[in-house]
Amino acid sequence: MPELAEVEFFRKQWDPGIGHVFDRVSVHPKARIFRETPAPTFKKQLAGETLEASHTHGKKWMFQFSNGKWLAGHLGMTGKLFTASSDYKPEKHDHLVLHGKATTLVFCDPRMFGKVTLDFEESGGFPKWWVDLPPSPLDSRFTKTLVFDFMARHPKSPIKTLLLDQRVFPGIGNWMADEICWRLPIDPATRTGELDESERVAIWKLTRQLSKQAMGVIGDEWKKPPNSWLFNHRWKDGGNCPRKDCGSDLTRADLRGRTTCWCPNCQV
DNA sequence: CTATTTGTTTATCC
DNA sequence: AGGATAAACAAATA
Repeated sequence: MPELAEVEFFRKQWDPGIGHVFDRVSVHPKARIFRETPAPTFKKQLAGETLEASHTHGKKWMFQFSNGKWLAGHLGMTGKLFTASSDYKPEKHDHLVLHGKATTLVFCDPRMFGKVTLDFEESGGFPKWWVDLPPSPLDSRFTKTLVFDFMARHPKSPIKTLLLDQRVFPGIGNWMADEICWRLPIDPATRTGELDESERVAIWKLTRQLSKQAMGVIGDEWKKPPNSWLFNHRWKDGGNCPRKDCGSDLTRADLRGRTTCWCPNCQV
């Protein structure tokens, strides 16, 4: 689920913990989210530290702790961050839990496609890999040239598949990629090399526009997006194209392994 | 019981 | 070498 705006929403769920010390950390030692770093390392390193600040970039989040410790992560398909009361008892899928005097911070992820990592920076600055992440669509460095060059390198990929590539479209996920194709409108299976200049410009602009809009709608309070977006119609069977004067039945099918929803009438 | 899932990484084939 | 594609990962939900 979580794409750039949802990740921003979840980041803010830990805001009540900023400025607080977390003296105890509990983990599920076998949970896949810890990947290459042993779970006890998170326990040992984070216990006693203060949460100082938080950040997001695309689908990644980063929590800055005292003594140059950085907790980064990804929510995968089903990851969630939330705050609970200080007497909260971790449940089955709560893999990483920080216990403070006033509050408990929880990372929960039933499917465990998410991950967490730990970085140490003596200097106090961001870890280098974080600084080197590709520019977000919300950043002015997300230029037309960047997008055009990437498209030129992948002329045979369907445009929707390209939009999911985090190396150039960080934060764009399945619903956003479908939304962009629908707004253009273009068939999501269109090979990128078949797009003309104006369509490629539109992809770039719509990526920026939708990223900004999603942040506004979902990033703060997770409001329901307007019915004029494809978003509200794409999940249920029998959804109809919300475009004015269309209303055709939407189609859902697999495209390179991802469920894709589009309007067969508008998107040709 | 079966089919489905808003993501990423790895393997394999070209 | 590097791009395109499918499979693997795990568990809840319908």
